[in-house]
Amino acid sequence: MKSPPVRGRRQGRSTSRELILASARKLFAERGFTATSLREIARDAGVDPALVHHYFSGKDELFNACVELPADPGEVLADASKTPAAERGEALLRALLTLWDSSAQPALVALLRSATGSTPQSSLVRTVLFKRVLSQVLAGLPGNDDELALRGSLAASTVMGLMMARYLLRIQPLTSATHDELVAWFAPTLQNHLIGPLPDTSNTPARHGPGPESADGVF
Amino acid sequence: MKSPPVRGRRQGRSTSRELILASARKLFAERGFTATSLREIARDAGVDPALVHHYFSGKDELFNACVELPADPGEVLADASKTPAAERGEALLRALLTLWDSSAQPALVALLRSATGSTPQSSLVRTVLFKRVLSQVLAGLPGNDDELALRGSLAASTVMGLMMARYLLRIQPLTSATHDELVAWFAPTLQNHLIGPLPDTSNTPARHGPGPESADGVF
DNA sequence: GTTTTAATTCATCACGTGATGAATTCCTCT
DNA sequence: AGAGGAATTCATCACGTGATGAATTAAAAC
Repeated sequence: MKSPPVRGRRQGRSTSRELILASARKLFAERGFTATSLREIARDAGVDPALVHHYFSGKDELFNACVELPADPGEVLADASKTPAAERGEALLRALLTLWDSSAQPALVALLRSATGSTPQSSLVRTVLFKRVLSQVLAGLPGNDDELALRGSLAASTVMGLMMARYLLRIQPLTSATHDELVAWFAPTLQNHLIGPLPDTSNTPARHGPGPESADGVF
Repeated sequence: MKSPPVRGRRQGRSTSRELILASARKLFAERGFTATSLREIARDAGVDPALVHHYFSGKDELFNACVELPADPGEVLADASKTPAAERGEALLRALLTLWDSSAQPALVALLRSATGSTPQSSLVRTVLFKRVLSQVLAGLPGNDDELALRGSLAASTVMGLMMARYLLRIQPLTSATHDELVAWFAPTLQNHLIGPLPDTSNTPARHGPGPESADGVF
C-alpha cells in the first residue's frame, strides 16, 4: 500500500531543488520547452508541482535556470581560441566534444532543441549564444567582416549538423564514435571553413533563396 | 464594425481545406507540433476550429497531411542517384536545394523541426525519412555496410547542418546565398563523405561517447 | 525556549486545449 | 422542385495547464 505523503517540511537536508533541476533538464532536452509541463517535471522528480513554483517562480525561470550552463562555454573555448590557426579546427572540435560529453549535456541538448524553435526564448538564446561563441571562435582570424561571417556560418553549420546527429538524433556510428574518430572525420572540414581557402564563387548570376522574410538578423 | 459571421455553407467554391493546410504547414514549421494549437491554425486560416476537425479528423491526421510532401522526395533524388559517382555530391546537393526552395519548403521545415523532437511522430518520421532518403543516396556506392553507414551519417550530418542553418535558423550569409555558392561551399565536403577517402582512425583507444541509452537504432 | 524562516503539500482558480454533436445554409443530383 | 450531402458555425464537454494562497511541519536564529 502506498503511504500517503505527509505535509510540511521533511527531515534532513533537502535535495528537491536539484532533483527538480535534473528532471527539468532531462525533460526539456527530450521534449522541448512547450511540450514539457511543470507537472510532468514534478512527477519525474517525485515532488509536488507547487514546489516547482516555490523554488523557481515560473516555467520560464525554471528553463532559464536549466540552460544556465554548469560550465562556462566561453572559458572552455578560450583555450581553443589560443591555439595557432593551423590547429584551430581540431582544438575547437575537441573543446566542444569535451563540453558536450560532460555533465552539461542535458542543458546543451535542451539549448540546441530550443534554439530550433521560434519562440521569444529561442531567438534570444540563439542570438546570445551565437554571438558569444562565434565571436570567440573567430577572434584573431584574418579576413574582412563579410568573409568572417561566411566562415563562421559554415563552421556553425558543420558543428550543428554534428551535434544534432550525435546528441539529438543519435545517428550511428556518430553516436558511439570516439572523439578521435570524430576529429578525424570533421576537423579537416572545420579547419577549411575557418582558415582554408574559400572556393571560387565568381560566377554567381541570380539569387533564388528562400525569400526576404528572413528578418531577424542573427549576425 | 465587424459583421457577425453567418452560419452554414458559403457561396461559391470553397478553399477552406487548402487554407487550413497552408496555415497548418506554416505554424507547424514555425512553432513545432505540440506548441501549435488547432485554434491558432483555425484563426490563422480565418475559419472555425470545428472545421479543422471536419476536414482532418484530428490534430495528428492534420499533421500527417501537412508533411505529406507535395513533391515525392524519392523522385527528386532519383536523378541525383543516377549521376556518376564523381559528381554525386553536387547532384545530390542541387536536388535537395531545389526541393527545399520549392513550395514544399514549409512542409520540409515542419518535418525537420519535428524530427528533432522525441515524440512518437518524430521518431517514426525520421526513421522512415532517413531510411528512404539515405538508402537511395547511397545506392550503388562501393564499400561494405559499416562503411556506408558511416558515409551516410557524415553526409546526413552535413546536409542537416546546412538545412538547419539556412531554413530554420536563417543564418546569414547562408540564407541569402545562391545555389551555386552553396554548392561551391558544401559540395566538396559532401563529395568527400560519399566517395572520398575515409580518414585514418587506426589509433582509437577508448570509447567515451554519450552512453548506452542511444537505444533506437535509426540504421 | 520561542520566534522566524524554509520546505512541503493541498485546494483551488481561470484558461486553453482537443474533441463532439447538433443546427444552419448552400450546392448538386435527380 | 425536391432530396441528400457537403460546408460552416455554435454550444458544449472533460481535461490538463500554469499559477496562487493558505496550511502544516521541520530547521535555524535568537
